[in-house]
Amino acid sequence: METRCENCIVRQFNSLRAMSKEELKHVSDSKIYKTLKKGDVIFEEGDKLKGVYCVREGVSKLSKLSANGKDQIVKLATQGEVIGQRSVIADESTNLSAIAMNDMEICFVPKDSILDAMHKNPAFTLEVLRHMAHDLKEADDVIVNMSQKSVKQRIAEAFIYLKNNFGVDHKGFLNLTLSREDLANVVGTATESCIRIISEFKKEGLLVASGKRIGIVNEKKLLETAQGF
Amino acid sequence: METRCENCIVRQFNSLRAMSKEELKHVSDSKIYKTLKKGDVIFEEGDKLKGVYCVREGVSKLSKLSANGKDQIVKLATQGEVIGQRSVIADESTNLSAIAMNDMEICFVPKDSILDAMHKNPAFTLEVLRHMAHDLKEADDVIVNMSQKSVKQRIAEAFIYLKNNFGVDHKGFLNLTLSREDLANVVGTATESCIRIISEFKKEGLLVASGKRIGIVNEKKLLETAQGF
DNA sequence: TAAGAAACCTGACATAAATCATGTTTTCCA
DNA sequence: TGGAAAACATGATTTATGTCAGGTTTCTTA
Repeated sequence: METRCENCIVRQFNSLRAMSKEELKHVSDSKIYKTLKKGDVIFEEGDKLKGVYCVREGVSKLSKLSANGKDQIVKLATQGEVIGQRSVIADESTNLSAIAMNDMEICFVPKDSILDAMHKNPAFTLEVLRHMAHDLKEADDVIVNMSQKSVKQRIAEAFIYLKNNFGVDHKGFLNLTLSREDLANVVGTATESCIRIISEFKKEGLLVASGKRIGIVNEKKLLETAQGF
Repeated sequence: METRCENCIVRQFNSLRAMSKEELKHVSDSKIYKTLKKGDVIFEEGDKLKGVYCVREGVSKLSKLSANGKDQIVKLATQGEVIGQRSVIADESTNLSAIAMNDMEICFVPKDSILDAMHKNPAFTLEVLRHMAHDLKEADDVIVNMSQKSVKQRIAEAFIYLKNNFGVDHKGFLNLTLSREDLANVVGTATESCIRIISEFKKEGLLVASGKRIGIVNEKKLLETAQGF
């Protein structure tokens, strides 16, 4: 397995691609490759991060636990994404926990490597900035959706999001399989409500399920549902 | 009135402070000073921005209108803040509208001035990045609050936010006076629910009102309410 | 300063969604 | 491979919040 950043394909998808050969070499030398099992914790709410994590394989959820035990998933990070950036850049402790949704491969990159590159390479900083601007826009959209859309609309939207971002397999099932509970935590609702609405969607012929796997049957109608008919 | 960026005090509060004298001079020469009346539109959802706006005086709401006519306020931008950055940096059209909450003074800075500086001055880019990282954290927190806290908790929190960010006058009234409708749009609820809860808070001795002006009487208890007792 | 328009307020009612309770199916692993 | 645990499912009930409807007060401006 190739662990040199210079040759790592996932780099193409994140801001590291704006680094010079030299910088990349430095990052590669200082990074630590790790494998994780489903459920493993990458970092927890309140941690002071000593670096960022580049996702090579698998998916991690970024979430925040509330007093009453519910946790809200704010983002799903997948191959090519870098997590923990925000915290490292702002030099604050994280407000989110990162947990592996399935088996993962990640590279830990110490913050110095990142900050050094930022001080020296405007193109790299700018690239990170662009990514963050994009994330911020998405976050704003989520805020609006949370307050203006019904649970049913948000669940419909979540399935479309999953299809667009993680794709489907040869049989048409979503590549990323979330438990009903995780999905509920993404859209911010109770697990039972989530289950109920999925059942409804199955009855209406919008979705099919085979065990945990879910496939979108009628994307057009699902999209209409997400938008409120 | 002083309109040279080099001498503008609001600059101290935003990322422009990381600019060199030269860059600042260039920005100052290319900027356009504007005054706005309450209710004036700075830009609207979907607009392609040709630059950013630096707030010298007054407050602007950044909000998004939904199909059913409700609009969700995502951020209140005040003196020293720069709005429209996200859109300019990511080179996308805005997802938000910006409207003056009261009489305002703003400076429009063309995007080229900003982007030029970013390509040349890593310190400036980094400063912008830090601001954006902070905004992103706040946005994540809002998402979590929206899904995990009750309307009453969110309203209590909003008042504390208003006090911390805009301060109080000599009589203890909040400097920034929001209509009940605007406040409802900040916390994502119906205007009537917002009014009802404010009345409740008044009865419980947490708040006082004199006309539109609102003062926090018992901040400790208000904070406890925000956190769910 | 009078009148019309906003903004504010409150009650009654409707409803989406949470919660509770209980049962079934699937998954896991000893 | 059998038994426990986790995930899924669904009905009954409660609750928070939205909606509608009718007021009053406060602002605005002609």
